[in-house]
Amino acid sequence: MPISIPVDHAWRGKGNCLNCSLRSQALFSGLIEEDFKQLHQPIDQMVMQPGDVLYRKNDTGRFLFTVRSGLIKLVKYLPDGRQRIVRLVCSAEVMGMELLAEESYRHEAIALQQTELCRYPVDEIDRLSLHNPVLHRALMEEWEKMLSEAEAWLTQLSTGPAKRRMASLLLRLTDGITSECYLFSREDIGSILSITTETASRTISEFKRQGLIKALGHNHYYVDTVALKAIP
Amino acid sequence: MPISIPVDHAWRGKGNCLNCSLRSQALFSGLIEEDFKQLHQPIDQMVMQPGDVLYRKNDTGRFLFTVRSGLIKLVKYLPDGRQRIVRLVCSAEVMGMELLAEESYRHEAIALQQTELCRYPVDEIDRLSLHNPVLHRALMEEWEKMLSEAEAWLTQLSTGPAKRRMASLLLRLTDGITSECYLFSREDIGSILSITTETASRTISEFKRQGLIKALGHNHYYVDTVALKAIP
DNA sequence: CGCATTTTTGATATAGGTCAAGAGGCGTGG
DNA sequence: CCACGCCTCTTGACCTATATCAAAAATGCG
Repeated sequence: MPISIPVDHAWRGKGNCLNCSLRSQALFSGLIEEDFKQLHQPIDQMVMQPGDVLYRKNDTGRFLFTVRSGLIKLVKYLPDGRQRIVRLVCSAEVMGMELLAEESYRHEAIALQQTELCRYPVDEIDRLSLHNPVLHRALMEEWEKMLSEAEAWLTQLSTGPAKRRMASLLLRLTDGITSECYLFSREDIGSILSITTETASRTISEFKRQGLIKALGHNHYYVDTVALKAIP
Repeated sequence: MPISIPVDHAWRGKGNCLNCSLRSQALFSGLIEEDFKQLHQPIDQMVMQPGDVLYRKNDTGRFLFTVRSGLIKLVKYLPDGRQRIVRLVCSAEVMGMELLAEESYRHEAIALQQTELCRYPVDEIDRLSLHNPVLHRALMEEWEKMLSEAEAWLTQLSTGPAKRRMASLLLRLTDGITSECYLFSREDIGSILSITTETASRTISEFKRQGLIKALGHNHYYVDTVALKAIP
């Protein structure tokens, strides 16, 4: 494992929430121009490279983040020191919500791909959400989405035989339009599915042999989504 | 499996939140007399018997619930029809929070023991929390607690060997003072830990033989917490 | 007391873990 | 530009934990 040093965030430029391409899905989607004028601090953006660490467990933090593109893993460490990935944060999803209730982050957040982020000062969110019904509701929906997602993670990615779990992961990572999918290290796959790197590797190899997936490049596959859904 | 019919809730009497014995931990803990006067509807209480169904998935609902005593299981059904228990709700914990973001419940909620509940009209919570900073924060903390708990469920109860998972479950259910624990059916234990009923039964038998737990009555055990924590 | 259900126990099968070796990529430095 | 070395990935052989199938024992209920 290469050692990654937390990037001293190159937060460049102001985000432009009103004209954001993710606007319809993002946390601030319901806010209007008037609301943005009330912000005391700018919304900043940055880009992370694979392996970069955004924050670590117990880091005191003042920002929530939205992923604009790319993929972030949220990692927990088990008593025996092994890592377990408890969530993948992808486009239009929010991380760091724990700061609304606590002062520090609960995970280690590491980029799996090149990732663009926006960051929001948690104080502003807190302040605005107390009187802005739209943001208030957006927060409730965000919490509910995360909780619901956590349960899906449990039932789909951590239950049943390895092939079924791997299929669920692939389906989750596959682009709905092109049926293409970018994978990452076998070790990371293992700590998502609670299987060993060897089993992860074997399962992927078997899927290749059976024609369920076809390599298009390094960790880049074409995925037969219909066939994967049919795996018992 | 006996068929359980949703009880037509015998909601008797008004709850008295200001003098509630759970007050320091409950959702409404921060509210003052003035706030309660603003409630348009009373807070009601009820008692459920083991096997009673509080609500089902997709039921439209207007209430959140707090468990005062007892234990509720929240169940999801897997594609293959088998059940998976995704959360246990015990004393002072809240369920039904999904109604703050959606109109219907996401689980089936079934009592495992005799259980006392309070119910809160979700509209009132929604309305009050938009301007009451204390309740607003209590909600954020409740969401965060549930999410954090969902991750613990994943890492402690769904990862690792069956003995370790069973030990974690027992420790979770054991009363800190008396080291006593009330268990439930092997089938339910299985669908918490993602193991078969047979493995659940065998594991418990082995714990008994090793003196890690001692039967005190029907599904009632004394638990050697120190020894259980030491299981690898 | 007798039947139905749940729990326990046993025998066997198998998926996945473990340990170990080899193959393939990729960056670094000559 | 090539060669070496370091990773990660793959594959193989073996072993163990848990699932599966089946039957007996225990428990609770009418």
